[in-house]
Amino acid sequence: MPRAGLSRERLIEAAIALTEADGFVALNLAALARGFGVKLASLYAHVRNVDDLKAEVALNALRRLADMVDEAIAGRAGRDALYAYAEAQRDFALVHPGLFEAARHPLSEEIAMQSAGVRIARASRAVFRSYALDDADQVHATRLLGSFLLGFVLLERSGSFAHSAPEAADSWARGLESLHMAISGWAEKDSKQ
Amino acid sequence: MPRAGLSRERLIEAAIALTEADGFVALNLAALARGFGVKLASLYAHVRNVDDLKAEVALNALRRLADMVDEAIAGRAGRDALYAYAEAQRDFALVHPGLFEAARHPLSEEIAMQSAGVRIARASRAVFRSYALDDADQVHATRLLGSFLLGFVLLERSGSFAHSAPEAADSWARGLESLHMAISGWAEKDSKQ
DNA sequence: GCAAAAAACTAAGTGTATTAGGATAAAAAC
DNA sequence: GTTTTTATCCTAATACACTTAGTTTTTTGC
Repeated sequence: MPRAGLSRERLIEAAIALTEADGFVALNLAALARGFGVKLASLYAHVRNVDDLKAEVALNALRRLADMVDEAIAGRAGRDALYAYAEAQRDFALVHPGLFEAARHPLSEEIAMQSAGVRIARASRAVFRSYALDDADQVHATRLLGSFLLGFVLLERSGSFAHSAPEAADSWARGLESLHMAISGWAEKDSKQ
Repeated sequence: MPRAGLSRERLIEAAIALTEADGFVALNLAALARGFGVKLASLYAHVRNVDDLKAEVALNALRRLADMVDEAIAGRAGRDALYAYAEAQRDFALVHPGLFEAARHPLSEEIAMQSAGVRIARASRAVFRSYALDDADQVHATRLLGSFLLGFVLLERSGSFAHSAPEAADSWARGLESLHMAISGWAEKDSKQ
């Protein structure tokens, strides 16, 4: 029998495709092996275990999200940058729900520190530097916006917003504008030091 | 051999204990059966399947969270109520991390509609009624605060805030105060109609 | 062509979930 | 208090997913 031509890269690639198609929860080695027409145990020549593969998919998802965010905020500042940053993340979550789940997969300390996750955090800080916030307030603002983004997307995707009158999109716009106004207000105090 | 004395209620009770001890992800029928010194298959006389049990734990978690929230906001209004509502949820998540996970377990449409989840949402709307917001704005505010709460707690618990300078608690206070101020501002417009 | 390396396989063990059917302890009916 | 019935719990078997160990077989490099 000819060989399937597996490699770590091809496995990761297929894992990403599977995640996009069926969600991160559906990602498992058995399904992957079936896709390649190969026995399950054969995958272990290229991957340490399931979690190794999942971590790799998570890192890739973070990288793609970071790319979108970086591109979105490039050349923008203030309110414009905040909206671009936020919309990029929400778009990513809606277009690539599986990868969005993957991006939330818990990673080990060291791995997380070298992941594209820090690039996403850095982008947020850059946005708020353009609001003329001091260092501490950049962090506070990043956490405030990041919390809202994550929570909103999770609730929206879980259908929590589907059964009350105003559209989720309206609440999104309302929330973003409120955060923009609130955080704008921080700048005055910061510049007074 | 004497009987173990299983029942649906005792199983659910044990499942909750297991969830509190080891987290919602660690909840499974096999572990539960071991705890009762009983064979795995025996549980099926009392529970339809794993998901039946998980849903039951989720409903219980929602009920307990709703109880805490209701008690926290009782007799309060405005900023006071908002803080009580928010702190109740964050406290619950920090004290009962397993149950907090469980409360986020996806439920079917009809089940969710009759769960204590609606009580939590109703409590939030009550808080914002005391801000003198109209109906639509009560929903927007509920979504804004709910998103922030959920996102913040998830990020805090995943360690995302552990490696930047200001304490997570400071950001929490900052975020809450900002939301309070922002949403307070909505009231004027609403009363002008 | 042959030896070494790598790819894929077989085999075996572990853990969880689930169904079907049987044994029996406990409860209900008489 | 026996008998009948019910419900509890068990054994057995199946289905998947993950993992390790050891073996065959294809490539590749000399």
